Amino acid sequence: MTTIEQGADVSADLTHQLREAIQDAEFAPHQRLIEADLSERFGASRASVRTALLNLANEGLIERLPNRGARVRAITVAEAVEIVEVRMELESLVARKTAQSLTAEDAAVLRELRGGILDAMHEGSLIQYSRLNQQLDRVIWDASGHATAIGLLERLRAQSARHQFRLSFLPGRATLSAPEHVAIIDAILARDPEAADHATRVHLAGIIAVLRSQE
Amino acid sequence: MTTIEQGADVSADLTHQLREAIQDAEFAPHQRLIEADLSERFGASRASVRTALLNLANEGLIERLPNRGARVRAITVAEAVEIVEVRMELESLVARKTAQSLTAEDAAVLRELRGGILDAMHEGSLIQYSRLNQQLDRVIWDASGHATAIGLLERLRAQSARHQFRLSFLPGRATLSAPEHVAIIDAILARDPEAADHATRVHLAGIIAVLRSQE
DNA sequence: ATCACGAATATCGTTGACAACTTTCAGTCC
DNA sequence: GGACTGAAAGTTGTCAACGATATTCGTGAT
Repeated sequence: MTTIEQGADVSADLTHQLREAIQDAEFAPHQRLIEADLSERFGASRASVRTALLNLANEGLIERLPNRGARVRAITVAEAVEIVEVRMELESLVARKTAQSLTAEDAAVLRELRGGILDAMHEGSLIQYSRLNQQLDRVIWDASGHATAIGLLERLRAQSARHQFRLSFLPGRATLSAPEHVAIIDAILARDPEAADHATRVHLAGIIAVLRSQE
Repeated sequence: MTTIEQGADVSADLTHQLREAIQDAEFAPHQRLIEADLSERFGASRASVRTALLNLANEGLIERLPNRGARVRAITVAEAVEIVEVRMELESLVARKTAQSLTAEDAAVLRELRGGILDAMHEGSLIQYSRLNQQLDRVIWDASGHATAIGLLERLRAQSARHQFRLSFLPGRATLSAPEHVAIIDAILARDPEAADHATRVHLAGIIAVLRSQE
């Protein structure tokens, strides 16, 4: 009665904590994740850790070798490129959908983000810019109403979060990609599905090019 | 040393059995899957059943409500359409990739499948036709070498297996879709990525149309 | 008759212990 | 010294029992 602890749901919580820990690079790629250790560190039972690891394995953030435990999955540049290639297909799909069925509210949100992105670019505030980009993706995704595509995109984003994050802070990257984002927004605001598709592909093609040049 | 029993791996096995049972409609959509029952039926511990259910939930075959158990996920027509929409993007991607990097061996396999599909169509052997189509997809996917897209496609196929299966047996469906499959094969054999992309989209657009007409 | 309440049941979530598997390392033989 | 053997340690996989949560059903009051 004192604290209502609405569905503490230990394992779901643990999944979240572990995911963040991996994405924040607290665990290095290829590092082994030993159930007993995690159990102690997070104060949960080994069974809860186990289900959390199962979840993360299915999200593609870790690898689980039978009888040999789990380790953080290392994403190579080639894999990162593959992920963006798939994102290009899926994001262009949701961009089309959103352009087709844009509501007035979503349009208003997009116009606001448009201004914010331009401001952040001019001010050179990379953190703010990165944050707004994520918000933009989220708005476009949700507005599409395409649950299937959204689910897969979320999974892909989780997998390549670190790569994605690093890219934002490459010198000159923001001033290059901001116009691309604005182009996507404008195409959607114009309710032009083909233009939205094209602008999205152009933007992600740019990301692929940068990824390839990285290594 | 008598029997080497290479890694019996109860839970992995159970995952497989349960997946097949769901896809074969032994469990109806929305049917509750009670851990204790499954445990008895398959002669495994409840913990093993539990991890199997976790796996299937992450594959999207079942839903798990906190503290309320698991049930077979019912895929609505709208969801089935969404799945095919995503497949259209991903399969056209792998078709392009395969057309670009086709090996002589894969080309031979494709030519053989081409003949088999035409034969099955003429003989009206729907089961054989359905089987060959699955083989065809598998060959095109694997030849693409695009692990990321393949992984997502496998997940989607598992989810919509039943819908997909039913479609094959609609009257006249085979004679309509066989030429579409042949067109895909020919485009890939011609090493023409854009044609392969187009043929794939045409084929899946046909499936979407049939799905929509279903209900 | 209907609704609210609470006990009883059904089922899931968690725990600790045990079994099986893998890896490591010391000892032995060549 | 190097390769093989086998024991020991480390780790995961499985199990049965316990505790927590949701659902059902009966009872009584309005």
